[in-house]
Amino acid sequence: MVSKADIATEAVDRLGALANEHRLAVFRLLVQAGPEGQAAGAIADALDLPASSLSFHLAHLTRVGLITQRRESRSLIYAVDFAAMNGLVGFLTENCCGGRDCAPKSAKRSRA
Amino acid sequence: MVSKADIATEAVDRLGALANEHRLAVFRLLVQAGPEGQAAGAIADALDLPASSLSFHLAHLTRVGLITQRRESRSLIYAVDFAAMNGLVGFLTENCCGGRDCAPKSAKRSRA
DNA sequence: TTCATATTTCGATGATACTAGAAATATGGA
DNA sequence: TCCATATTTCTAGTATCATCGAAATATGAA
Repeated sequence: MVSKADIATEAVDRLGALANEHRLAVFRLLVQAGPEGQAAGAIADALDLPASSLSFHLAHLTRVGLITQRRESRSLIYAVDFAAMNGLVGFLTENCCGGRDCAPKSAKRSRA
Repeated sequence: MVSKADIATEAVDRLGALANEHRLAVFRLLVQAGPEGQAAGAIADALDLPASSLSFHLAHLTRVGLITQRRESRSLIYAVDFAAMNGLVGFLTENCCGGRDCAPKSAKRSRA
């Protein structure tokens, strides 16, 4: 069983993972990439990050469960775990918005 | 005008503010307290934190705009800025969920 | 004024996090 | 087997963050 405290700890960890310029950029890029995901090299190119720095951030996001990793030949493909992100947004909505409609209308769907 | 980059930076700052055990606990307590807010001393008692440590965390949350401060006689009252929290959840929903219904049904309202 | 309460600011310390080059590992092709 | 590609792990240096006692500030009451 997962205790309430564990859930809060998990939320803290995941918030911390997103609370970084580069990791948030990586995550947003992977959201756009969808379930297919994107190879580490492609991400490094897109965001102009040194490979070792990117690897550090990818490991962080993976460790907290926000993204997944799979190998495809020589490449390692990273993809968003949408269920995990659902969980995080759900936690914030339930615990940090006090039933005050925290996912506003304007956020309803505005895909590019 | 507020640029897209600024909005992302603001999101990073606010995520970072919530990405700490004590600050998240403070924030959740203030959500429960509602618009009335709660005095620093009462928060310190409730969460069993040294005054100076709490003050540090309250300052952080205030700096990023997630809570507000007002004086009431000798007490400083802190309260959640629900609009700011709306904005953060909206940002996550719009940018980090890819239209994949990130505020799930189960989060619709389950007040204690 | 003087005192008590409420809270912050200061300061020093320890802990974590970020960065990025260099070396190591994994995979596939010639 | 040997080489190139893709990526990670190692390492060390720097920077940022958290903690909390002590001192300072603000407010109100006697």
